[in-house]
Formats: sequence, structure tokens, C-alpha cells
Amino acid sequence: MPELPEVEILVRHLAPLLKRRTIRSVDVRRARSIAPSSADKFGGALEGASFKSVTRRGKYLVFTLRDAGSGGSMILLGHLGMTGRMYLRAGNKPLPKHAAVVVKLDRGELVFEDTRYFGRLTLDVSALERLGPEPLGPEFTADYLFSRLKGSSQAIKTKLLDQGLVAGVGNIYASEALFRAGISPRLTGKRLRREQAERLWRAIREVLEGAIAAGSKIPLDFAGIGGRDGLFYYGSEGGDSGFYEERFRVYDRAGKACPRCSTPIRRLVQGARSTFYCPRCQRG
DNA sequence: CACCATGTTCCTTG
DNA sequence: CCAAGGAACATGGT
Repeated sequence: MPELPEVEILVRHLAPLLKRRTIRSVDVRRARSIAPSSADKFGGALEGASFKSVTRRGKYLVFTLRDAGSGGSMILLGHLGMTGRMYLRAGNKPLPKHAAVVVKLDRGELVFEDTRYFGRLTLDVSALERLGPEPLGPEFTADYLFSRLKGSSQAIKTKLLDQGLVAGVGNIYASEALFRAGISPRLTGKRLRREQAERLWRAIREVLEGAIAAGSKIPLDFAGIGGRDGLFYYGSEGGDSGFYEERFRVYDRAGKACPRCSTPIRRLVQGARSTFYCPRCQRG
């Protein structure tokens, strides 16, 4: 579920559902999924607090709460890791096998489910300080991107995964953006020309905006009322409409035809992660 | 059994 | 001090 567009869609669904809800108690079912790791401290800090807003920063969910005692603000950060999901549970359904944390509200309960337990729900907000600019915000400019990349001897694809460079791009959209920009994932930062940086800047924004627009059209049920749980899959889930089929042009498409030139898409490994690209459309 | 998976942090090496 | 590379975390799918 986890790159910027998926988190953005999740936040848009959750915000109205959680606003003004009060936390009654917190059921920590996996200690490693929270911080501070003491369930008593974690739950104690949250009990009685109410949601003021739910926003996003990079791949993080930012829950701004009103503290019951002091009346001041506090922030709860959420990160989905690789397999995290969040939704309000329908009262009649059992908890999922990998429910990590259940936040019981004055009405309903928020479930944080996470199969691999790489995600977190934390009161420690220090991770935010290390994040680079929002890719869709005003601070992320072509000049910024070029100046940050031009000294790097690292492959450009690997650099795009650096959350300190730009916040929210992950393994899928890094490949997608490079394809859209027609740039080889192996190109190093120092060999990237200004004009390429400009194209890459535009491609990153377009790819993310496109994914958000696509996600906005999917009927989802984060309130847990309908037939499906409120889960937003990036992949070929959902069945209806073949909607997901065209979401990715190169990611996970090794051996399949490039949508632009029909050359088979290739997979390579960079920094222990898969990269997908078209060897013909992405040279140099 | 082998290998792969949307992410981040920590450790080592240079 | 910094950059870069890799392992670790944990579970499931193919």
C-alpha cells in the first residue's frame, strides 16, 4: 500500500472519518509496531485525545490530536511500511490475523493491520525532520533537484529512494518516473544534465499526480461498512473494471512490451531493489 | 526449497 | 564528517 499516492488516498478517506473522534483506549497487539514501545505509555498518552486532523508528509500519516488533559496539540505519526493498512473496522467482522494496533474510539475503532510489521504508529516525530521537500509542493523545483543530484556518484534511481532528497517516492514510482522522463536508471547524478533534471522533475510530479487521480476514482470503503474492507491496493486487486492494469508502465513488467516502443522491459537490481526500465526509451 | 515483495534503520567500509 | 552498500526486520506468495 505504501508510496505517496496510496498514503494520500488513505489520508483523504480517513480524515473525515476520524475528525472529532475521541480515543477511548488503545489495544497494542504487537509491541514492535509502536513507539514508545511500552504499550502503557503509548496508550496512556493517547487515551482521551481527539483527532483534529489527518494529513500526510511523504509516506507518513500525520494525526494531529488534541490532548485531553492539557488541551494542547500532540502528533501521532503513522507509517505503513511495506504491508500496512488502516481502516475503521466494521463491528461484525473479526480482527485480521496481523492486526498490530487497534485504536478504540468513541464510535468504532481504527485498525492498523500490518502483515510484515515494518510499519509504525509512533509518538516520536523526529523522522519528519529528515524528510526532503514534498514532491508536489513549491519547494521541490527542477533547480533544487538538479543541484542535489549533480554531485552524486550514485545511480539516479537509487537517489530517488532517498527520502531526504524528496519525500514520498518509492520503488514503484521511481521506476515509473524515470521511464516517463526517458532517463536510464543507471545514470549517475553527476552525469545528469540540467535538461534531464527538468524532465525528471516534471515526470515525478506527473506520475504521482496521475496515481493520486487514479486512486481518487476507486470506490473504497475505509469505513468498513460495505463488502470490502477499506483497502487500497496498488496492484491487480479489486477485480472491477480492469482499472489497475494500466497503472504501471514498467514496474513489475519485465519481459513485457514497452508501451512506447514494444521493446521488452528489463529488470535490474540496484541497491538490493528491483528497477524496471525500457532499454531503448531510457538511454544515456 | 529458492527467490521475490510498495520501506526504513543501522552498521560497516571507504 | 560524509557517501555508499548491505544486512536486518517478518511474513507470505509464486
